[in-house]
Amino acid sequence: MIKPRSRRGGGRPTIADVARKAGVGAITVSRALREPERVSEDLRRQIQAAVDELGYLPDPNARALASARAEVFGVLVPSLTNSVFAEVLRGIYDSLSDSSFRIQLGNTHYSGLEEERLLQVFGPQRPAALIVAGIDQTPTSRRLLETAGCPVVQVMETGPDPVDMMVGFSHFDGGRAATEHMIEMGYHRVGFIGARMDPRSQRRLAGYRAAMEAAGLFDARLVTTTPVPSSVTLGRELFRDALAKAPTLDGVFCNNDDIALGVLFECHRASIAVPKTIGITGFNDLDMMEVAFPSVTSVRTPRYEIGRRSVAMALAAIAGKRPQEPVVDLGFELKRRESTAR
Amino acid sequence: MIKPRSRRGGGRPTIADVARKAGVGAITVSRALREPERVSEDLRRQIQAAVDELGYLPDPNARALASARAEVFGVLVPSLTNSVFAEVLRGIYDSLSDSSFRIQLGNTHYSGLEEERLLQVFGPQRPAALIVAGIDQTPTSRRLLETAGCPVVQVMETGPDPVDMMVGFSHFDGGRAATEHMIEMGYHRVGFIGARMDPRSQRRLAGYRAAMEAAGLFDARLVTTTPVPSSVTLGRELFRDALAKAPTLDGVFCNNDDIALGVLFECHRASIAVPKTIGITGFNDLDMMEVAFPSVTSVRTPRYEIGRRSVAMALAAIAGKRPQEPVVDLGFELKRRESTAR
DNA sequence: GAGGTGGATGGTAGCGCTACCATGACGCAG
DNA sequence: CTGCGTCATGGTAGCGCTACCATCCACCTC
Repeated sequence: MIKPRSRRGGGRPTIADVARKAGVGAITVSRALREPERVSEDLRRQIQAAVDELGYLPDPNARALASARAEVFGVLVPSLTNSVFAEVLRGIYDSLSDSSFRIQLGNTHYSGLEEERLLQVFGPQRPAALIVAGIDQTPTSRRLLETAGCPVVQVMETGPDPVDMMVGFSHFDGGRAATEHMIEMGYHRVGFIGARMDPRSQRRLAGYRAAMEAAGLFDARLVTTTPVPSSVTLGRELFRDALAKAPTLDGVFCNNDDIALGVLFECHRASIAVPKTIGITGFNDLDMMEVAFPSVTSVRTPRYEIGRRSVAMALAAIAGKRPQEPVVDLGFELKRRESTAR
Repeated sequence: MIKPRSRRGGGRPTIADVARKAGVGAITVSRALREPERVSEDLRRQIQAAVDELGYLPDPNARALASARAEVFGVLVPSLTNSVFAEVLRGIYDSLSDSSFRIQLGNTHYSGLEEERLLQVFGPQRPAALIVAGIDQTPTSRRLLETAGCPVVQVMETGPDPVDMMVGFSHFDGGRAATEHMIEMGYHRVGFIGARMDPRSQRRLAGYRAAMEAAGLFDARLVTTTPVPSSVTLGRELFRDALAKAPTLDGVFCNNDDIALGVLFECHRASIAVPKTIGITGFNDLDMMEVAFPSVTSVRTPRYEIGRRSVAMALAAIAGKRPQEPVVDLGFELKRRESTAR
């Protein structure tokens, strides 16, 4: 006889089917799956056998509705193609892959408004945690995060006044360290070249400025920025602009490695000697910077580790074990290479 | 008097609250939101007012449970940091951002087993559509896709026998076109350098081989591959290996642009003239290939467009308007540049 | 031996929404 | 004027799960 299946269910086994087969109550099956230690070993085995035989998989939607909590991490990044965020995402992903949490992705396109919209969309779903890039949320976004009712980790940067938790490093210090290094290596007309100029880039610029001013070398004409999205192509163009504006330029600290690579290629093309005539420093230290010719000095940032750490903190908070220190600074490392070895 | 709120609900307004405020039945609210044309304009306005006033947002979990369909696109890619897939993902994301569909991400790490596991996890959720990279699913994965009960789009490649729909291009043809170009430009000892060697890379290699054989130039010693994940660093190392193995090498067709860049940098470092002594062709045509010095010939692949198209096809299928032709070949374009201009 | 305690198990009542099936009003053909 | 489709609206009954509370059964304490 055919079991009368309801109109909607696709015929998948439900928790009631498992319970029937195992000869226990549905709630015991639910517990055996979620808190095995609260069920006697005997029943646990019986239930597991029934689960295996039926190929039962719990319906995450029903679970989310009943428990008012979805097993979902909402992740908001400003860009999917910027390899910096791709690596953060990879770190998040890898740390979550052997849990039952799913990842729901949001791309803010560097827009505060878009971030607000996405938080509005993510909220009603009651995610288990939210991981958002950056610390410069709009007041609305901040309120949405505060009232989300789940752990929130702001990543990529550290700063005062976290919504909940933070993992990152100081972009200001990174920019300053890179610039100080160049000054130390004998570059005195060091330019800053930056694209996109999101808040993190702004802080790298501030670090650059602080270092230059401390050395009495700051000159506004050395700074070349644009709100246009960053690319290697753009790096080349900005470098040309920078040279036109400040012909005595003897080095550049670039916003990021894409820009630095563009500068490097343009130097090759224009037969400008690196590091002799122009020194180059990048930011992030992508894989290729070490291989480039000449190899390019860059500020190594712990992107993958930021992803992993953010998940670890969120999971701890979910488990009720909030970390003592809600703000974690993972630092950075200046990689000195040929492009600044004058 | 305080309305008695249940233990679980976080106090968010529900559809019943909206219905009460608008003086209609809950089901009418539901309809007004999902199929506005089926509700009279009068009520529609009233309901909208109530929604706005209460700040009502439907609970996606309840919706998914009741309708046995989640507004989620499951997306499976083999890597998050490979910029090729990042761009596909961006295309998918951009095409979905003004719909109410959410994106749930899966990273298969180029593993068929992992892909199976992820499909198992995605299935019970009843996603609205699945987009998976590649056409070489395991039999188990294939069955999971066929029984998913939603549109499925295989992306990045075209081939016979789609599970449902496909968007991509021929990697074999791409590899062949690149190789033929090099032969035409006078390179006769053209090597193949490949890392990772996933199925798509294998087909590029097959295309290379076909072109070399057709010209009577194939020599197994010209082929250098490794299962190790691709990187610029690895490109340099593989190129060294290739040169050691075949000192008369006069050109290389690289598996992808990262490898090509590694080769280019190594040529600079070892003072090997490009394109005179060694010609270089890459694959994918990342932004930087045009800017590199010398600029690098590459096969431009429509990655972003693949993402967009896959979503368009899936949305059409959801709306019941399946495309006539389930397999879409978006082609590729060989970009001839300085690195092969002998 | 009465009463207490704690651990294992189960029943019931939702979670917030939508599928399904009325219901009632209206227009129109006969 | 009757009968019947058509359209807008609503009521009811779940979707598959879990929170909450009750129950039951050792096992103990005094």
